[in-house]
Amino acid sequence: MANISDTIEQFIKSFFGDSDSIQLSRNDLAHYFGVSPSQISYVLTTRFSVDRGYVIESKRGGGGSVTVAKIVGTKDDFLPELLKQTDALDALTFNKAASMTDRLARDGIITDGEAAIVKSAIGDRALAVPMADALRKNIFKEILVGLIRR
Amino acid sequence: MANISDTIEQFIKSFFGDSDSIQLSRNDLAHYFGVSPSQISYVLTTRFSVDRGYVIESKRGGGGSVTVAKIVGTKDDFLPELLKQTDALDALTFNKAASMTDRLARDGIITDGEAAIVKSAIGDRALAVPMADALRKNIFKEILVGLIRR
DNA sequence: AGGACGAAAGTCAAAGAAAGACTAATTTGA
DNA sequence: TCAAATTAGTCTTTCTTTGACTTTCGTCCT
Repeated sequence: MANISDTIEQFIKSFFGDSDSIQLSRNDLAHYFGVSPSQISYVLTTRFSVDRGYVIESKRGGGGSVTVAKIVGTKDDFLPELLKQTDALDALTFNKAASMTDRLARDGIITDGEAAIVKSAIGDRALAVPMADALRKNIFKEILVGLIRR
Repeated sequence: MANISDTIEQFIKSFFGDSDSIQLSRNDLAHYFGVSPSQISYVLTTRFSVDRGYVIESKRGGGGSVTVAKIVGTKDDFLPELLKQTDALDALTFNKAASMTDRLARDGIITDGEAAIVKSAIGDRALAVPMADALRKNIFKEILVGLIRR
Protein backbone atom coordinates (compact mmCIF):
# COMPACT_ATOMS: atom_id res chain seq x y z
CA MET A 1 0.00 0.00 0.00
CA ALA A 2 2.92 2.27 -0.58
CA ASN A 3 1.29 4.16 -3.41
CA ILE A 4 -0.70 7.30 -2.96
CA SER A 5 -3.66 6.15 -5.00
CA ASP A 6 -4.42 3.44 -2.47
CA THR A 7 -4.16 5.93 0.35
CA ILE A 8 -6.54 8.32 -1.33
CA GLU A 9 -8.93 5.48 -2.02
CA GLN A 10 -9.08 4.60 1.66
CA PHE A 11 -9.44 8.21 2.62
CA ILE A 12 -12.41 8.63 0.35
CA LYS A 13 -13.99 5.42 1.54
CA SER A 14 -13.71 6.58 5.11
CA PHE A 15 -16.20 9.30 4.29
CA PHE A 16 -19.07 6.98 3.67
CA GLY A 17 -20.47 6.30 7.08
CA ASP A 18 -23.93 4.89 6.98
CA SER A 19 -24.65 7.06 4.05
CA ASP A 20 -24.13 5.60 0.62
CA SER A 21 -23.22 8.79 -1.11
CA ILE A 22 -20.62 11.45 -0.50
CA GLN A 23 -19.63 14.70 -2.06
CA LEU A 24 -16.11 15.94 -2.46
CA SER A 25 -13.96 18.54 -4.12
CA ARG A 26 -11.36 17.30 -6.54
CA ASN A 27 -9.13 20.30 -6.07
CA ASP A 28 -9.30 20.25 -2.31
CA LEU A 29 -8.40 16.58 -2.20
CA ALA A 30 -5.56 17.12 -4.62
CA HIS A 31 -4.26 19.94 -2.50
CA TYR A 32 -4.66 17.97 0.70
CA PHE A 33 -2.56 15.13 -0.65
CA GLY A 34 -0.22 17.36 -2.60
CA VAL A 35 -0.93 15.70 -5.90
CA SER A 36 -2.26 16.90 -9.21
CA PRO A 37 -6.04 17.07 -9.57
CA SER A 38 -6.03 14.50 -12.30
CA GLN A 39 -4.60 12.09 -9.78
CA ILE A 40 -7.89 12.31 -7.93
CA SER A 41 -9.69 11.62 -11.17
CA TYR A 42 -7.50 8.60 -11.63
CA VAL A 43 -8.38 7.22 -8.22
CA LEU A 44 -12.02 7.93 -8.83
CA THR A 45 -12.17 6.11 -12.13
CA THR A 46 -10.01 3.16 -11.18
CA ARG A 47 -11.28 2.56 -7.66
CA PHE A 48 -14.85 3.72 -7.83
CA SER A 49 -15.92 2.16 -11.09
CA VAL A 50 -19.29 0.66 -11.85
CA ASP A 51 -17.76 -2.80 -11.62
CA ARG A 52 -16.86 -2.03 -8.08
CA GLY A 53 -20.31 -0.78 -7.39
CA TYR A 54 -20.04 2.98 -7.51
CA VAL A 55 -21.37 5.77 -9.69
CA ILE A 56 -19.83 9.16 -10.05
CA GLU A 57 -21.54 12.39 -10.95
CA SER A 58 -20.00 15.80 -11.01
CA LYS A 59 -20.51 19.42 -11.67
CA ARG A 60 -17.88 21.76 -13.06
CA GLY A 61 -17.42 25.43 -12.61
CA GLY A 62 -17.60 27.58 -9.53
CA GLY A 63 -18.87 25.63 -6.57
CA GLY A 64 -18.57 22.43 -8.56
CA SER A 65 -17.96 19.07 -6.92
CA VAL A 66 -17.88 15.32 -7.38
CA THR A 67 -20.46 12.98 -5.95
CA VAL A 68 -19.59 9.35 -5.35
CA ALA A 69 -22.46 6.99 -4.67
CA LYS A 70 -22.60 3.32 -3.85
CA ILE A 71 -24.79 1.24 -6.08
CA VAL A 72 -26.62 -1.03 -3.73
CA GLY A 73 -27.72 -4.37 -5.06
CA THR A 74 -29.76 -7.14 -3.55
CA LYS A 75 -29.27 -10.79 -4.19
CA ASP A 76 -32.49 -11.15 -6.12
CA ASP A 77 -31.93 -8.57 -8.75
CA PHE A 78 -28.19 -8.17 -8.84
CA LEU A 79 -27.03 -11.75 -9.29
CA PRO A 80 -29.13 -12.47 -12.35
CA GLU A 81 -28.10 -9.18 -13.83
CA LEU A 82 -24.46 -9.95 -13.24
CA LEU A 83 -24.89 -13.37 -14.74
CA LYS A 84 -26.44 -11.88 -17.84
CA GLN A 85 -23.60 -9.44 -18.22
CA THR A 86 -20.97 -12.07 -17.66
CA ASP A 87 -22.59 -14.44 -20.08
CA ALA A 88 -22.49 -11.80 -22.78
CA LEU A 89 -18.74 -11.51 -22.51
CA ASP A 90 -16.38 -13.95 -24.12
CA ALA A 91 -13.56 -13.20 -21.73
CA LEU A 92 -13.10 -11.83 -18.26
CA THR A 93 -9.93 -10.40 -16.80
CA PHE A 94 -9.00 -11.13 -13.23
CA ASN A 95 -9.28 -7.50 -12.26
CA LYS A 96 -12.79 -7.22 -13.49
CA ALA A 97 -13.88 -10.45 -11.88
CA ALA A 98 -12.23 -9.45 -8.62
CA SER A 99 -14.02 -6.11 -8.68
CA MET A 100 -17.36 -7.79 -9.10
CA THR A 101 -16.56 -10.31 -6.42
CA ASP A 102 -15.59 -7.60 -3.96
CA ARG A 103 -18.80 -5.85 -4.69
CA LEU A 104 -20.82 -9.00 -3.99
CA ALA A 105 -19.11 -9.17 -0.63
CA ARG A 106 -19.59 -5.49 0.04
CA ASP A 107 -23.30 -5.82 -0.51
CA GLY A 108 -23.51 -8.85 1.72
CA ILE A 109 -24.53 -11.20 -1.05
CA ILE A 110 -21.59 -13.43 -0.27
CA THR A 111 -19.33 -13.50 2.77
CA ASP A 112 -15.76 -12.27 2.82
CA GLY A 113 -14.60 -15.84 3.13
CA GLU A 114 -16.55 -16.81 0.06
CA ALA A 115 -15.17 -13.86 -1.85
CA ALA A 116 -11.65 -14.92 -0.98
CA ILE A 117 -12.29 -18.42 -2.30
CA VAL A 118 -13.71 -17.07 -5.52
CA LYS A 119 -10.67 -14.93 -6.01
CA SER A 120 -8.33 -17.82 -5.32
CA ALA A 121 -10.14 -19.96 -7.84
CA ILE A 122 -10.03 -17.44 -10.66
CA GLY A 123 -6.66 -15.88 -9.93
CA ASP A 124 -3.94 -15.72 -12.52
CA ARG A 125 -1.90 -18.35 -10.79
CA ALA A 126 -4.77 -20.79 -10.70
CA LEU A 127 -5.54 -20.23 -14.36
CA ALA A 128 -2.05 -20.22 -15.81
CA VAL A 129 -3.16 -21.52 -19.18
CA PRO A 130 -3.66 -20.03 -22.64
CA MET A 131 -7.03 -18.33 -23.04
CA ALA A 132 -7.26 -17.79 -19.33
CA ASP A 133 -9.77 -14.98 -19.68
CA ALA A 134 -12.22 -17.12 -21.59
CA LEU A 135 -11.93 -19.87 -19.04
CA ARG A 136 -12.27 -17.42 -16.19
CA LYS A 137 -15.50 -16.17 -17.61
CA ASN A 138 -16.81 -19.71 -17.67
CA ILE A 139 -15.82 -20.46 -14.12
CA PHE A 140 -17.18 -17.21 -12.83
CA LYS A 141 -20.44 -17.85 -14.60
CA GLU A 142 -20.79 -21.24 -12.96
CA ILE A 143 -20.14 -19.70 -9.59
CA LEU A 144 -22.85 -17.14 -10.20
CA VAL A 145 -25.28 -19.84 -11.25
CA GLY A 146 -24.55 -21.65 -8.04
CA LEU A 147 -25.14 -18.52 -6.02
CA ILE A 148 -28.47 -17.86 -7.65
CA ARG A 149 -29.66 -21.35 -6.84
CA ARG A 150 -29.22 -21.00 -3.14
CA MET B 1 26.71 -22.41 -0.74
CA ALA B 2 29.00 -20.03 -2.49
CA ASN B 3 26.35 -19.21 -5.03
CA ILE B 4 24.51 -15.97 -4.80
CA SER B 5 21.05 -17.47 -5.01
CA ASP B 6 21.60 -19.23 -1.72
CA THR B 7 22.89 -16.05 -0.17
CA ILE B 8 19.88 -14.11 -1.32
CA GLU B 9 17.62 -16.87 -0.08
CA GLN B 10 19.10 -16.63 3.39
CA PHE B 11 18.96 -12.88 3.32
CA ILE B 12 15.27 -12.94 2.52
CA LYS B 13 14.59 -15.55 5.15
CA SER B 14 16.32 -13.41 7.72
CA PHE B 15 13.55 -10.88 7.30
CA PHE B 16 10.88 -13.08 8.73
CA GLY B 17 11.10 -12.49 12.41
CA ASP B 18 8.02 -13.51 14.27
CA SER B 19 5.97 -12.42 11.35
CA ASP B 20 5.17 -15.00 8.74
CA SER B 21 4.96 -12.59 5.87
CA ILE B 22 7.33 -10.01 4.47
CA GLN B 23 7.27 -7.47 1.74
CA LEU B 24 10.18 -6.66 -0.48
CA SER B 25 11.21 -4.80 -3.58
CA ARG B 26 12.67 -6.83 -6.37
CA ASN B 27 14.64 -3.92 -7.76
CA ASP B 28 16.04 -2.89 -4.42
CA LEU B 29 17.19 -6.39 -3.66
CA ALA B 30 18.74 -6.74 -7.08
CA HIS B 31 20.56 -3.50 -6.59
CA TYR B 32 21.67 -4.42 -3.11
CA PHE B 33 23.26 -7.63 -4.32
CA GLY B 34 24.42 -6.18 -7.60
CA VAL B 35 22.54 -8.73 -9.65
CA SER B 36 19.89 -8.44 -12.30
CA PRO B 37 16.28 -8.21 -11.16
CA SER B 38 15.41 -11.48 -12.79
CA GLN B 39 17.88 -13.11 -10.46
CA ILE B 40 15.64 -12.17 -7.59
CA SER B 41 12.71 -13.65 -9.43
CA TYR B 42 14.69 -16.80 -9.87
CA VAL B 43 15.41 -17.08 -6.17
CA LEU B 44 11.81 -16.34 -5.36
CA THR B 45 10.40 -19.02 -7.61
CA THR B 46 12.94 -21.70 -6.85
CA ARG B 47 13.35 -21.17 -3.11
CA PHE B 48 9.98 -19.88 -2.05
CA SER B 49 7.67 -22.24 -3.87
CA VAL B 50 4.54 -23.80 -2.46
CA ASP B 51 6.13 -27.16 -1.94
CA ARG B 52 8.73 -25.43 0.15
CA GLY B 53 6.02 -23.81 2.16
CA TYR B 54 5.74 -20.31 0.80
CA VAL B 55 3.31 -18.23 -1.22
CA ILE B 56 4.18 -15.20 -3.25
CA GLU B 57 2.01 -12.31 -4.28
CA SER B 58 3.04 -9.20 -6.11
CA LYS B 59 1.93 -5.95 -7.58
CA ARG B 60 3.49 -4.10 -10.48
CA GLY B 61 3.71 -0.43 -11.23
CA GLY B 62 4.52 2.51 -9.03
CA GLY B 63 4.62 1.47 -5.41
CA GLY B 64 4.57 -2.17 -6.45
CA SER B 65 6.24 -4.91 -4.42
CA VAL B 66 6.50 -8.61 -3.75
CA THR B 67 5.02 -10.27 -0.70
CA VAL B 68 6.40 -13.57 0.51
CA ALA B 69 4.38 -15.48 3.09
CA LYS B 70 5.07 -18.66 4.98
CA ILE B 71 2.46 -21.34 4.85
CA VAL B 72 2.13 -22.01 8.52
CA GLY B 73 0.85 -25.23 9.96
CA THR B 74 1.65 -27.97 12.37
CA LYS B 75 1.55 -31.66 11.68
CA ASP B 76 -1.94 -32.08 13.00
CA ASP B 77 -3.15 -29.39 10.67
CA PHE B 78 -5.15 -30.95 7.95
CA LEU B 79 -4.94 -28.20 5.35
CA PRO B 80 -1.18 -28.01 4.86
CA GLU B 81 -1.08 -31.76 4.59
CA LEU B 82 -3.81 -31.75 1.99
CA LEU B 83 -2.01 -29.02 0.11
CA LYS B 84 1.16 -31.03 0.03
CA GLN B 85 -0.65 -34.04 -1.30
CA THR B 86 -2.46 -32.01 -3.90
CA ASP B 87 0.68 -30.29 -5.00
CA ALA B 88 2.31 -33.63 -5.62
CA LEU B 89 -0.39 -34.67 -8.06
CA ASP B 90 -0.43 -33.61 -11.63
CA ALA B 91 -4.16 -34.05 -12.09
CA LEU B 92 -7.29 -34.15 -10.00
CA THR B 93 -10.68 -35.50 -10.99
CA PHE B 94 -13.83 -33.73 -9.97
CA ASN B 95 -14.98 -36.59 -7.81
CA LYS B 96 -11.79 -36.63 -5.84
CA ALA B 97 -11.78 -32.88 -5.38
CA ALA B 98 -15.42 -32.86 -4.42
CA SER B 99 -14.94 -35.46 -1.73
CA MET B 100 -12.02 -33.55 -0.29
CA THR B 101 -14.16 -30.46 -0.31
CA ASP B 102 -16.97 -32.27 1.47
CA ARG B 103 -14.59 -33.45 4.07
CA LEU B 104 -13.39 -29.91 4.69
CA ALA B 105 -16.97 -28.86 5.19
CA ARG B 106 -17.75 -31.81 7.42
CA ASP B 107 -14.79 -30.95 9.59
CA GLY B 108 -15.92 -27.39 9.82
CA ILE B 109 -12.85 -26.01 8.09
CA ILE B 110 -15.03 -24.33 5.54
CA THR B 111 -18.74 -23.55 5.53
CA ASP B 112 -21.30 -25.28 3.37
CA GLY B 113 -21.65 -22.15 1.32
CA GLU B 114 -17.93 -22.08 0.71
CA ALA B 115 -17.91 -25.72 -0.23
CA ALA B 116 -20.63 -25.10 -2.76
CA ILE B 117 -18.60 -22.33 -4.35
CA VAL B 118 -15.53 -24.51 -4.54
CA LYS B 119 -17.50 -27.20 -6.27
CA SER B 120 -18.99 -24.72 -8.71
CA ALA B 121 -15.55 -23.45 -9.56
CA ILE B 122 -14.00 -26.83 -10.23
CA GLY B 123 -17.01 -28.57 -11.70
CA ASP B 124 -16.87 -30.17 -15.11
CA ARG B 125 -19.09 -27.51 -16.58
CA ALA B 126 -16.78 -24.75 -15.39
CA LEU B 127 -13.69 -26.52 -16.67
CA ALA B 128 -14.90 -27.68 -20.05
CA VAL B 129 -11.46 -27.58 -21.58
CA PRO B 130 -8.73 -30.08 -22.51
CA MET B 131 -6.54 -31.12 -19.60
CA ALA B 132 -9.29 -30.26 -17.17
CA ASP B 133 -7.87 -32.46 -14.44
CA ALA B 134 -4.51 -30.76 -14.51
CA LEU B 135 -6.16 -27.40 -14.36
CA ARG B 136 -8.47 -28.50 -11.59
CA LYS B 137 -5.52 -29.53 -9.52
CA ASN B 138 -4.05 -26.09 -9.97
CA ILE B 139 -7.20 -24.30 -9.00
CA PHE B 140 -7.81 -26.50 -6.01
CA LYS B 141 -4.27 -25.93 -4.88
CA GLU B 142 -4.70 -22.19 -4.99
CA ILE B 143 -7.90 -22.46 -3.02
CA LEU B 144 -6.13 -24.47 -0.35
CA VAL B 145 -3.33 -21.94 -0.19
CA GLY B 146 -5.90 -19.24 0.32
CA LEU B 147 -7.63 -21.20 3.05
CA ILE B 148 -4.41 -21.75 4.91
CA ARG B 149 -3.59 -18.09 4.84
CA ARG B 150 -6.76 -16.98 6.50
C1' DA C 1 -29.34 40.13 -21.89
C1' DG C 2 -24.64 39.17 -23.18
C1' DG C 3 -19.89 38.84 -22.68
C1' DA C 4 -15.67 38.42 -19.77
C1' DC C 5 -13.55 36.08 -16.24
C1' DG C 6 -12.39 32.79 -13.02
C1' DA C 7 -13.28 28.38 -10.81
C1' DA C 8 -14.15 23.86 -11.19
C1' DA C 9 -13.86 19.35 -13.26
C1' DG C 10 -12.77 16.38 -17.64
C1' DT C 11 -9.60 14.25 -21.02
C1' DC C 12 -5.68 12.42 -22.81
C1' DA C 13 -1.10 11.41 -23.69
C1' DA C 14 3.49 10.88 -22.03
C1' DA C 15 6.67 9.59 -18.63
C1' DG C 16 7.89 6.78 -14.73
C1' DA C 17 7.97 2.78 -11.73
C1' DA C 18 7.69 -1.66 -10.71
C1' DA C 19 7.33 -6.70 -11.57
C1' DG C 20 6.82 -10.65 -15.11
C1' DA C 21 8.25 -13.47 -19.08
C1' DC C 22 11.39 -15.17 -22.04
C1' DT C 23 15.88 -16.28 -23.73
C1' DA C 24 20.68 -16.97 -23.87
C1' DA C 25 24.84 -17.90 -21.67
C1' DT C 26 27.46 -19.85 -18.09
C1' DT C 27 28.58 -22.80 -14.22
C1' DT C 28 28.28 -26.90 -11.53
C1' DG C 29 27.77 -31.52 -10.09
C1' DA C 30 27.02 -36.39 -10.88
C1' DT D 1 30.48 -35.25 -20.52
C1' DC D 2 26.09 -33.51 -20.12
C1' DA D 3 21.90 -32.29 -17.86
C1' DA D 4 20.38 -29.30 -14.34
C1' DA D 5 21.00 -25.15 -11.89
C1' DT D 6 22.34 -20.55 -11.95
C1' DT D 7 23.14 -15.89 -13.78
C1' DA D 8 22.30 -12.14 -16.81
C1' DG D 9 19.91 -9.42 -20.19
C1' DT D 10 16.06 -7.60 -22.50
C1' DC D 11 11.55 -6.85 -23.69
C1' DT D 12 6.63 -6.70 -22.11
C1' DT D 13 2.86 -5.68 -19.20
C1' DT D 14 0.65 -3.38 -15.63
C1' DC D 15 -0.14 0.36 -12.76
C1' DT D 16 0.81 5.11 -11.29
C1' DT D 17 1.83 9.94 -11.66
C1' DT D 18 2.11 14.28 -13.89
C1' DG D 19 1.04 17.99 -16.95
C1' DA D 20 -1.03 20.43 -20.60
C1' DC D 21 -5.10 21.47 -22.64
C1' DT D 22 -10.43 21.55 -22.85
C1' DT D 23 -15.08 22.04 -21.33
C1' DT D 24 -18.56 23.60 -18.28
C1' DC D 25 -20.59 26.46 -14.94
C1' DG D 26 -21.45 30.53 -12.14
C1' DT D 27 -20.90 35.41 -11.34
C1' DC D 28 -20.06 39.98 -12.19
C1' DC D 29 -20.08 43.96 -15.11
C1' DT D 30 -21.92 46.94 -18.57
